Amino acid sequence: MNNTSEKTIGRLSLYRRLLQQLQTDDKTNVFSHEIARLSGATAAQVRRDFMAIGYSGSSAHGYDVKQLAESIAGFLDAPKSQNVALVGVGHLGQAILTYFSGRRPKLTIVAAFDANPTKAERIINGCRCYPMTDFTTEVHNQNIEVGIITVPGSEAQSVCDTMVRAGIRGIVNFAPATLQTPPDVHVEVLDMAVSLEKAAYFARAE
Amino acid sequence: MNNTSEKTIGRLSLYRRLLQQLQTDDKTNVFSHEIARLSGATAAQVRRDFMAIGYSGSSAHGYDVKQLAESIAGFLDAPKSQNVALVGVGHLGQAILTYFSGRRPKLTIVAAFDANPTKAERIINGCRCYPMTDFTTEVHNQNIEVGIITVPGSEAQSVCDTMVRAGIRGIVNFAPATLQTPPDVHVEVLDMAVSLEKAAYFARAE
DNA sequence: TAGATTGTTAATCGATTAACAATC
DNA sequence: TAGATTGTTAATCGATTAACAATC
Repeated sequence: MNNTSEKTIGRLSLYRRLLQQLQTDDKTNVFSHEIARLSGATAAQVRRDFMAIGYSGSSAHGYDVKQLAESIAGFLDAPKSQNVALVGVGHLGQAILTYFSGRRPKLTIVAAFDANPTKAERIINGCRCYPMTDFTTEVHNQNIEVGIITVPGSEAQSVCDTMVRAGIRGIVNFAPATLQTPPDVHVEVLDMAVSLEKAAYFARAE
Repeated sequence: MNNTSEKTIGRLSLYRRLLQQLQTDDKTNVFSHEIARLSGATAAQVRRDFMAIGYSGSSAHGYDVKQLAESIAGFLDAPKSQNVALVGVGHLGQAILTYFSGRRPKLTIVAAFDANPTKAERIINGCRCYPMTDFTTEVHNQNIEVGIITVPGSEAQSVCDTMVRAGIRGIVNFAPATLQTPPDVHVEVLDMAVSLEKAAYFARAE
């Protein structure tokens, strides 16, 4: 669609969260260095990221909080809302369903799936659970574009393959497994084991 | 301690996982391009990462799986085991306690904490829960070096400050908040909301 | 105006990639 | 030996940083 870098997309998502806080604080203007301090980015990165989405500030007042938030939303959000499916209704899957329940109106987990049919036919935080055999049908019926994988590592690649065959092009993977996907499928890796090991390493290394 | 890059540390953790799988498959030797394919890294990255930890292969048989696994473990793991504390015994916190239970003997979540005292005095998957008021005491008593934050975003910075004051230098943050820390504290960010937004963006952008 | 901030260009830095010699 | 792989060095690439002009 365009060539905005992956890092910029991630930071824009962070900036939007900060701006929501600033809006509730009735702050109308904000400077790049303020956003930098709150987000961990540098002021130059912040300004470059805003330039990337075509939003300009003024040298007198910095950036208009409300307009900037709308500009980021217009860039990050799809024109109409996007639907998400979660596969693997274990502890972690249920925690994620709870976490995202009603959090973002444009991005909704509309269905959860599990290989174990006894976990289906439940409703968790307003999200209906289906047996995995219904996956492809529901992805098409509910126009699902994004998948979240919270199954054990041994099943992750198989679930991933099913998602890709169903047409999903964006995947968030919590499973401890490296997924093999076609180049047009984007995988976000949230590997808790790797992160914990890194934190432990740097806890004594630094 | 040394200047090995953060990316290399993360990849080494992945490689180790792959090697465990190879060992259970009774594979004794492995080439860099095999590890590359399984891990998503390039063969050159794999070789450079192994050079960084001082392990050499042979041009005839590649790398010895067992020795390589031991070499990575010797590099990533602390001489003695490291203890971890988790703060925030909600759905996500409990899922993480379950996930890490007995998974890695050198890195154990030995205590969980929650601001709500009624959540304390329980034992979840062998991990005892304490009220948050006991945090600093238990960190010192149990020699805890790493912290996991699974509280709501509004409380994350306060929890982080308490961890830093208690001497923790490695933090894994699941909360939707950017933490301000001194430069000698390493924070691993696992931001589910940001990752989901990125996946959704690239699901339509690519 | 003076001073701070934004937008733009050039320089820097780090990691990746490519090229090639050494090895089995 | 021939061929594939490892280890080493140089080139490339992308993002960050620094420098500076433009703006309010």
